[in-house]
Amino acid sequence: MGVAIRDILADCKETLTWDDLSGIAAVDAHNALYQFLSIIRQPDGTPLMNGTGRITSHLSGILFRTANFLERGIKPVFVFDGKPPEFKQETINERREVRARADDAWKAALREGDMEEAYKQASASARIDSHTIESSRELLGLLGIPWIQAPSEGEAQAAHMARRGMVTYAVSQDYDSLLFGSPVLVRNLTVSGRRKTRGRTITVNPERIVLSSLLDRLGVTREQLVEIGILVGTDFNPGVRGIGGKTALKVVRNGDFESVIAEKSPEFDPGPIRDFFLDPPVTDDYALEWGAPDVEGVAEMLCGRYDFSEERVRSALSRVSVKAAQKTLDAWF
DNA sequence: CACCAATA
DNA sequence: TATTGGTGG
Repeated sequence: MGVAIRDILADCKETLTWDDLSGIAAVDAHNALYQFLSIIRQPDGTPLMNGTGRITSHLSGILFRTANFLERGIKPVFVFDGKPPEFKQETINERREVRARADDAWKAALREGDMEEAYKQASASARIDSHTIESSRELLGLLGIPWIQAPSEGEAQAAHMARRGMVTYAVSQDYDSLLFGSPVLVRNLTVSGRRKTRGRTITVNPERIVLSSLLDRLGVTREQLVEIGILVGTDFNPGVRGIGGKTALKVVRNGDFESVIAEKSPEFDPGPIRDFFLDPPVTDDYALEWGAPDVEGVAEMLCGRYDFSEERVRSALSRVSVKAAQKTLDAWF
């Protein structure tokens, strides 16, 4: 769910600085890892790898972004996906095919010597595998950052924790956590604030979307927001042909959701998807504890096994440790 | 994406 | 101090 929802949310977002964001952030791990794997690459598309060919792009991303979060008073908890609902299977299969095609296109672009195309296709070929997940969890553990295993969708679990006040906001580039009921979503929480798009660099500021103001602004309930999502398409359904954000908003406001589905997509039963967004599987069986980083453990992992530069790793960790120490002192005095 | 050294 | 371009693994 992306472009279609984005234009109706255009004036529901507030731009802010990192200072406005101190608190506990429930990070959609899948979303963050995917971004790291897609983007942290060489100009020809090759990801960062250690000497044995293990991909390390995600580890670089986690290390440096986490250091920045902590330095700026943001305590992250990473939320990993569990078992997807059955009705996500079609989307999962489609994405696998898209990645496979991109992988071929990447190799083709390399043969042609078109580096820009190679990078683009390589990004689209990125995939999260068991090594990505396991190494990410290991690094987070060594950094003293908690992570949670969601029973189903990570965004649903993050939203649940935000609703219960266990975290301050959810962090993701996707809007799904709003449909899952997260009171606050923060996007573009990147350090550099710059993104290269088609050769140009543009500035991107962190943006916050507050669910209650969004619903007020649009004049809909959360149930109706879910209906809008289903009309324009989600991870769980392709959406109704020819209906974008604005039309969906109109349809839902008029109470015509059911009739439009019945007319335009009679085979489709939106019930299970709506129920899933409104009441997804979540858990309260988790602990949120932030500890001091295991500096030697991180060095052994990243420098010993993944060929990171000792200097860069220690400098990142020193920023974390110093700040963490200062915080405990500040709290004490 | 984020770091870092070079640059102005 | 702020921006850039090359590089990280």
